[in-house]
Amino acid sequence: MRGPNSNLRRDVPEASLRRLPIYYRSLQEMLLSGVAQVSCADLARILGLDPTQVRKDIEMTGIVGKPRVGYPLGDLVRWIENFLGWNRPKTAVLAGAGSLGSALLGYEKFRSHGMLIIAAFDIDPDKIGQRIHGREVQPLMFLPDFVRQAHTLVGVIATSAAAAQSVTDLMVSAGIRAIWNFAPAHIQVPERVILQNEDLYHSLASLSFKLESKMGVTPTGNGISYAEDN
Amino acid sequence: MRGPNSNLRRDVPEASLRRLPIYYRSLQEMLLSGVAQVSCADLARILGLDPTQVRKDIEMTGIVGKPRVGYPLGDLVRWIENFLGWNRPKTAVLAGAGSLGSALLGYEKFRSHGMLIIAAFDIDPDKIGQRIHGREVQPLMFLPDFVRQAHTLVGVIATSAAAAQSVTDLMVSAGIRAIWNFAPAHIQVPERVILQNEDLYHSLASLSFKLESKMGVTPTGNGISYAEDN
DNA sequence: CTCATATCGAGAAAGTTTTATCGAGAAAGT
DNA sequence: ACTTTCTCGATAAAACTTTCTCGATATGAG
Ligand SMILES: NC(=O)c1ccc[n+]([C@@H]2O[C@H](COP(=O)([O-])OP(=O)(O)OC[C@H]3O[C@@H](n4cnc5c(N)ncnc54)[C@H](O)[C@@H]3O)[C@@H](O)[C@H]2O)c1
Ligand SMILES: NC(=O)c1ccc[n+]([C@@H]2O[C@H](COP(=O)([O-])OP(=O)(O)OC[C@H]3O[C@@H](n4cnc5c(N)ncnc54)[C@H](O)[C@@H]3O)[C@@H](O)[C@H]2O)c1
Repeated sequence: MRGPNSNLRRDVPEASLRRLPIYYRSLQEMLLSGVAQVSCADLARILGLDPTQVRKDIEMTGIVGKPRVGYPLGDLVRWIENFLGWNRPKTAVLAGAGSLGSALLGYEKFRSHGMLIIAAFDIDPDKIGQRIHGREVQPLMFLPDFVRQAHTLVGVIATSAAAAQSVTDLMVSAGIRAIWNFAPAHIQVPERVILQNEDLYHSLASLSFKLESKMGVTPTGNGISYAEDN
Repeated sequence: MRGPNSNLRRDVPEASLRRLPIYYRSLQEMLLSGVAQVSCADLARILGLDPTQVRKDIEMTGIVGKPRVGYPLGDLVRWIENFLGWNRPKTAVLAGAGSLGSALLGYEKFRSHGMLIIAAFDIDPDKIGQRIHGREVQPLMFLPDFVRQAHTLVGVIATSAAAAQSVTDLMVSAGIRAIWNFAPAHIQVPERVILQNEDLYHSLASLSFKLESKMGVTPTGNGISYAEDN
């Protein structure tokens, strides 16, 4: 009942999902350098993480290791791929062929991680008809039919923030089941749709705060004194 | 000893740092629509979060609210800005003027969040000399002198993954104290340097996994059966 | 062959984050 | 003026994540 393949995909901590790609990348580099076996302790040493944490994360994929040896490297890489779904290609459509959208369209590595952006849509007449990395930008109004015909499940939002919600709604009504949102907007989706926000401001806030903390800047220097004048 | 301005910047959960920008954005939108007062409960309703969590996050900025009223909206926005350091401009340099680097250079909103990318560097002779969004791409070897003269503390990595570590080392040796890394590489920095990784694969893994979980795909379909052949 | 050592896997403990509860105080209605 | 209602701020409880501990087992040395 609890064999290596009876992985239930339940209760996977978000934190583990964030670490698995890091392991995956390191493991692939090792693969190139000809390593055959790897232990959690090895990985932990390389990445500066806790060995137990690495083991717990890897256990989630369902792979079973051998004491004193670890895991066959090739197998481990495939188990992670399989667990994350990176070995099962998914098509995606992109809305918003601006600077960011173009960069995403040209990003070949998505393909090797199971994500194929097969079409781009925009509303700007100057953009429509342009070819960007081999795909012709289409009018946004063609998106629903395209999605239905290609059975596409993933939609990438790279429009302005103002347009994000309406484009999302259009995608969802066409059958999209997961939204990857790069616009800095709080968008709403039905329960059944996955929403993944890629918010640069998260990072920017964290970076800015930590840098100032480390450099000794206090956040008291701009004359705000709300509590005094109540 | 515990007044609104004696904010110690200690023990701030990473999760809170990630949520504050979301509040900030919503609050700014409210500001535009003329709202004057806002309560944590309001924010929580709008964003679909727990009111207590919102209150805890906002408390961290040091602002003091009034029962039954909440916070003056303008003040709250400024307290968050001040807490995150977004009202204190920081200069940054960018390495790697490719598709992503160009998009980042052209992204005006960084400026209003305290982050000014003032120069771009590359090693590709074809890139060097090009003007991208008003900044001329310079040879990477000029970076250290530039950083020292401009007293720049932040470095943005948008090079290939293979170059990320060496470019980081160059930046760090020139005095950079925070690295914002967009390359999918595990880079190492000294203790004193902040490292913020912007890893698309985190999101991709999460999206892919959740989509498949929701759509009922089991990760057992690719014939891996490592445990059998031991 | 036996022993020492390293690692897995599982469960317990510790730490952190999120959610619930409660008293106090400010505003609005009676 | 009094009561009701809502929200802040603080504390407590619950849930989750990370770290620690331990027994089992495979490998390599003696
Ligand atoms: N450029 C960056 O580095 C960067 C970084 C992080 C986030 N972002 C965000 O990504 C989004 C795109 O950024 P960008 O720099 O590419 O901007 P951009 O202005 O270059 O591109 C936006 C594109 O979206 C299109 N668009 C607008 N409304 C649309 C609609 N309703 N349907 C379809 N297309 C529509 C526009 O025509 C344009 O082509 C923005 O929300 C931005 O905040 C950008
Ligand atoms: N394009 C995307 O959508 C995207 C998304 C996420 C992450 N990334 C990552 O961002 C990085 C850049 O991506 P890109 O699509 O812009 O690639 P790109 O090839 O267009 O640009 C890379 C640039 O870096 C320069 N470069 C290489 N080595 C350098 C060095 N040692 N010093 C200075 N510059 C150097 C190259 O000359 C080139 O101009 C990559 O690591 C990529 O994996 C890209």
